[in-house]
Amino acid sequence: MNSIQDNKYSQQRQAAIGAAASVFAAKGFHGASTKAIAEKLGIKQGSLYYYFKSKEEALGEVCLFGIQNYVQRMDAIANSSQPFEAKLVAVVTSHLTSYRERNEALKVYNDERLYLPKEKRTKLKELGSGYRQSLERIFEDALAAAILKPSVDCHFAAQAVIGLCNAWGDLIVRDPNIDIYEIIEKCTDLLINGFGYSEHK
Amino acid sequence: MNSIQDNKYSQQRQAAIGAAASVFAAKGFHGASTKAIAEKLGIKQGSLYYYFKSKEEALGEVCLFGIQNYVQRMDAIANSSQPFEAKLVAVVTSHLTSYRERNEALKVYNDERLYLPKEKRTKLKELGSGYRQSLERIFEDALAAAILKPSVDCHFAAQAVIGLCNAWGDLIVRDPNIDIYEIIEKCTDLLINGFGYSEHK
DNA sequence: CCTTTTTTCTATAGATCTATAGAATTCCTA
DNA sequence: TAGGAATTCTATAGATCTATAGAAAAAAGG
Repeated sequence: MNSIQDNKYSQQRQAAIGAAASVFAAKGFHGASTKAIAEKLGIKQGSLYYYFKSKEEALGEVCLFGIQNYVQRMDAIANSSQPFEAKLVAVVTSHLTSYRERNEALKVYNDERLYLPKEKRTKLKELGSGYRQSLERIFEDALAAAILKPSVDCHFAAQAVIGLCNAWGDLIVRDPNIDIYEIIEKCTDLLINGFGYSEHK
Repeated sequence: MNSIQDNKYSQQRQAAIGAAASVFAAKGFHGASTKAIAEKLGIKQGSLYYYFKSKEEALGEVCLFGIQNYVQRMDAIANSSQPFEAKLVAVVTSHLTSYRERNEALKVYNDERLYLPKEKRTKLKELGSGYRQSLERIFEDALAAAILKPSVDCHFAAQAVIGLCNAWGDLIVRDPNIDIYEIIEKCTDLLINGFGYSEHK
């Protein structure tokens, strides 16, 4: 049957995407050779082209894989009915956890996607800005509910959360001993309360 | 005279470093060809080797240039006798301003330094962690002076500041219309006060 | 067990890239 | 303006690297 074969094919293809992610993450898109990717898969260089039309297509697949379920999770959080603080914790948790789970592909998405041709890049960009907009909406709702200071700029806030998470995500990828949950707690505390005493405000 | 010649040479060499920075920033180390760098300088590919022993040496020089005065400024701030908040503002200002001034080289330092051979990489790493430690010390002093919440983790705080600044630095490099001083204000406000109301603490 | 489909391999064309060597040119200075 | 130093050029060796074509091997199915 078709479905079984497709399934098997996509399993192997998924492995190929994983191998590509690993090499792209380590060497960058241009520094990674198709030979190195094939070797990681246990096949010869030329055979890789059974799975990808080009090296560029492989990059596209890796980036897509890297950001996909990360965006899905954000949507789920944004559409849920938790209170603001819980949502914020969930966002940070989801973001950092994504790094640990599929660190390589997400790193590739962040660092190498600009080498994709314009068309694919804009497609991925839509996904990425959907992520940011969902996050922005979480802040807007909290602002409307007077949970945040009226001076908060929601666009800035969303970028700050993403920037903070990406920065820690990078450190998490490099050092597997970092305690994610400690980071999550400290990040959310920073975002809500800052480092200063209340009296100083 | 030697000094005049050296001066002229180093001017030209500085231009070569700038051209390399520009191409490395746009294409990444492996994606940048020596031909492209030479073209940007207005010379032929082979002539570039009058200034650099290898492409790798060029990367090293660019990274060094990118981080150098950025570290010097941090030292000046850390050793000054300003109050904590002023220091924090100065750090964020210095960091973001560095991005705007020598954006390309600093971006290359952040994104491409891992492709340097181990020896040079550790040398640069020392500069980088010197930066982080100075920043950490600023937080430690403020903690000792009870200006910060006792729960603040200074190592985390320093990384958070750097991460936040780098994230915004990236956006600043991409979009020259961003108002840096607005970002500086919002960043420091976030770091000290967070996004939440005081009552919620 | 034979046929068909899927997957991998070998071999290679064609392009590109780094680094070097030695010639040519430009620039300075006495 | 002649001689020496600094800078750039040309040409190329040698090592990649991507992508393709067609043969071979492995797997699936009746």
